[in-house]
Amino acid sequence: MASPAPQSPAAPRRRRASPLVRRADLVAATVSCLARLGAKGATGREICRRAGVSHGLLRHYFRNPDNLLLETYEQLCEDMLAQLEAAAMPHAADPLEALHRYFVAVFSDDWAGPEIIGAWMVFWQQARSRADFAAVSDSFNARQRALLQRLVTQLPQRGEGGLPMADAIALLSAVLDGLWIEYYLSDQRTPRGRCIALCDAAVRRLFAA
Amino acid sequence: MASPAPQSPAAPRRRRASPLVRRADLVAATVSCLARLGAKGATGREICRRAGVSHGLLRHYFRNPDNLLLETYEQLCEDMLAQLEAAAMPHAADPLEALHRYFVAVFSDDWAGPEIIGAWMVFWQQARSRADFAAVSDSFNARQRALLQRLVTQLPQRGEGGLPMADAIALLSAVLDGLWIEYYLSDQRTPRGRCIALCDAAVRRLFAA
DNA sequence: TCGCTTATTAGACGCTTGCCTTATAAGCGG
DNA sequence: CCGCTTATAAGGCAAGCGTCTAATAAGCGA
Repeated sequence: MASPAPQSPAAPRRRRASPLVRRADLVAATVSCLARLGAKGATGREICRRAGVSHGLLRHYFRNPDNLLLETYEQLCEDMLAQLEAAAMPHAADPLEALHRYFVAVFSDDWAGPEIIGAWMVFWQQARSRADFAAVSDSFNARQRALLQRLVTQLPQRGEGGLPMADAIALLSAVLDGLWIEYYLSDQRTPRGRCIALCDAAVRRLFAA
Repeated sequence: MASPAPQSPAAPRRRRASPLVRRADLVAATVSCLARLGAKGATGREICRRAGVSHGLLRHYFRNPDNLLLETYEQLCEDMLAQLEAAAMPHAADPLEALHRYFVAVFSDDWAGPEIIGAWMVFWQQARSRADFAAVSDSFNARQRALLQRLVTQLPQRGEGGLPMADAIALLSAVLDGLWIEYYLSDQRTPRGRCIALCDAAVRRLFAA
């Protein structure tokens, strides 16, 4: 009774948090909003609502909702790339195993889970019309492909009859993206295990000796 | 001077049109809006603005903007599927040629041009959260894959060493989708010609004798 | 030529959004 | 223990949206 009557159940969020934590909260809420509600529903106010803070706080940490979106995109790319590297690198001894780990990481719940995957679609959409988003997308794509290339070139050298190396890598990359979309559209139709198995099959087929 | 002073330059759109034409106008404007402005910018009012009609007209033809979106999706799928069939069917004599025509049609400006391609991304996004959009997406996907399968099974029978047929088709389909995304994200990085060439290469590689 | 159907416009209403400004209090340094 | 920084909340404002209603006129049939 002494406390100022917590009338609204979600209101007393008056505890301070370190700026880093709050920023992370808002970024996480943004991802969740994008995944569940799409571009239209991921409004600044809704994001703050989901993060459990007042809508004025967004402006205190980011210039505007668009900026928050961009920063979320950057961080998501950075995190995914780091995890992809971490998954694939410790297996330099067995290139096939390294590639397999890479595939597993790509379809991990951390990036392709139902709470995330929808956000990528929104970012890609932004990348077509906004230069800043396109820059992030380009950089991410280039680094991801470089990593893939590094893994692939460690495969046992194959004969001369196969595809040009550039074509094979482009095709493998396309397979990854395509299966990812497939998985995105319905994780029932093409479950994760099959996606990974198909990636492995593609490697064997595209880089056959 | 006699006419009622056409003060607003875009206002005197008072000419009647057949309902079918107007509906088509609105659908076309919707696609354009989605491609240029994304999900957020494709508001009912903006669509009508771009179609050159007053915003009240939307309600006269569609229950609400969402319904217009869904109908646009349906029609786009229908049109694309029809054109894919038309492109591939008259070449039953040469299966490879039929597949090539199919690829050309997939990357045609009609479906992957800058004025269209962005719309698909929005539809896919909707398909994740809305059942009606998902139904359209599923149906379209199934029919497209059935067509692809029909084309592929006409290839000269290959030996026993290759991939299971289901895997090969799934991979070819993934290659198509993946290259499509690549092309979407930047038609500079992977131009259309290269996409088509890579598809042809994938066919040779996946369905080798 | 007239009148009826209906395609089309114009406007009002309530709601939500993004932006900004002001007021509060949490928690650290002294 | 006090006071300053600043994280946080709250509210006001204009603009835009979706929905709905009422008014207008285009063009066909009689």
